[in-house]
Amino acid sequence: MVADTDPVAPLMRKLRARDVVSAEEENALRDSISEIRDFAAGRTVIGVGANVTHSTLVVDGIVSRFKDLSDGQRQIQELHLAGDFTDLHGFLLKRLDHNIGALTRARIALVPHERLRRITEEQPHLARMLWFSTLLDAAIQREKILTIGRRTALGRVAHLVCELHLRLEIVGIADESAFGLPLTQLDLADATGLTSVHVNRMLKQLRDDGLMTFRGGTVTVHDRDRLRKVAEFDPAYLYLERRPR
Amino acid sequence: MVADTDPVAPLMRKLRARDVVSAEEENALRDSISEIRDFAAGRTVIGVGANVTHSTLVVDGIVSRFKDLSDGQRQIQELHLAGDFTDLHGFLLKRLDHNIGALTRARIALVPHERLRRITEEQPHLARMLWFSTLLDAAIQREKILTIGRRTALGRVAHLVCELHLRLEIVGIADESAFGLPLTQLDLADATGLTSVHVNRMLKQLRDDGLMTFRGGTVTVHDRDRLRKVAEFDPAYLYLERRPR
DNA sequence: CGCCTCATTGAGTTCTGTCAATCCCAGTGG
DNA sequence: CCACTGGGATTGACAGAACTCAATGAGGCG
Repeated sequence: MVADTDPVAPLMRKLRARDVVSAEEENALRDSISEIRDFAAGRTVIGVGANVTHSTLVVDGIVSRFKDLSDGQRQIQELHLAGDFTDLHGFLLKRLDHNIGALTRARIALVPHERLRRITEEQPHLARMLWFSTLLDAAIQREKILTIGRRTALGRVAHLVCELHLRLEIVGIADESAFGLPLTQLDLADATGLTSVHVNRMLKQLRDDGLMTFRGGTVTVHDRDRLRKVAEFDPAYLYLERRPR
Repeated sequence: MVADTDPVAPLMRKLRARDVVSAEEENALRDSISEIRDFAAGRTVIGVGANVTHSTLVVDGIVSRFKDLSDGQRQIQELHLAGDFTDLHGFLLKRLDHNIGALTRARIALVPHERLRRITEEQPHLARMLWFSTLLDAAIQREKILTIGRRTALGRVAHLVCELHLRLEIVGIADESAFGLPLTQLDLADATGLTSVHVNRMLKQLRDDGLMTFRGGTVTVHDRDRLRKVAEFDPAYLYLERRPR
């Protein structure tokens, strides 16, 4: 499951998909990690309202950012994959307005805010890349607002799969036509604003239409073009172009 | 309509609700404005994909950030009020993945990226406040994901009103019990992921229940506590506490 | 005065949710 | 080796929320 033993490897892939990162910057990031922890599936990494002193980088596994309503309904606001900082924003906000939980077994690196502060003071370009990655999160969240607000149930599920597929490819843990996604249908429901029953029906339809199969924690994409068409998926919001420094 | 002739006045109120801002920082922000432009209601401020060289600060009016689907459905991802930067993130992203449009007549200040870069290099605390304001946008967007994904239609409308009420109070253009909101019901529909017909029905219900009235571009809140209860509105996500420097 | 946009309302439809039963399968213990 | 268990997946029948279509009303503006 852990493709790389280097905890910053996925992060570097993610950053290098968008910008040039020097070896010193890579080392600075590696050195910023104070500790690496493993979380069991279902465990809360950071609860809402907690004061945070570390930011957390996903090294392996899938982590969700979510909020619940009083009747118990849950909404996953973003799924974080290997290479994502789940709460870089905690560095400035100091407390979180949502929860962070491990959906699968997850390995998470802790980065003390103190070291982030040093980076912002001493390494402007690296600091800008970190800022950029919070903006990328925001762009992903904006797309989710569009998805949940206006796409049909089928499009929502398809869009989620398209996005996760591409994001996993970027960090090197997805094939062209298949990738591991060890989530339950309830997790997908919480991420798409649907019920698990309806997610099940939509998955069946996608399967019957020959677009994709989700089984045993693995997604197999049979027809990526048509899947993207159903999802109306346009990866522009993921900003996958190298920017000049 | 324009309460203050100082273009940065709403921004200063917004920042000072969360942090201490020095007079020099205030002046630096004022000096960062290169130009102020007026837009008619309905005008596009920045189209999707456009390369941006300026960030835009709303001085007066209401500006929306939105995306459309191919069938013409629109989703407003965030409403920006006086004091909000609509695309501070454009400073790093360089192009936008969404549109920015004026929903009402709007006055907008342009801030060249060059001057923002100088701020990030010379004024770390001010730079951090600007970064903070992009994180605040992200927090507002996360709350919208929850709203659209899991709240009922009635709760969505009520939540939007509660949020706008509080945000307008912060910048000093709302009373305790009333505020101007010159939007159409279609705008509210695009912001809540509903249809205008259904928004109309929800507004009627809120009115009949004695919670609030929306008429002639003005919201009158009759019972703020109950409205917040219906919306399950918790302002924690707006981070309205002064943070120690 | 007439036009145009927006608001309002009713009737009927469709999509998604709810409830509940059944199935599947991996893990456990006998 | 097999029965048992429990969490998820699947399916059907039904309910209900939100949408669509369409007509009417209200108000602002030239």
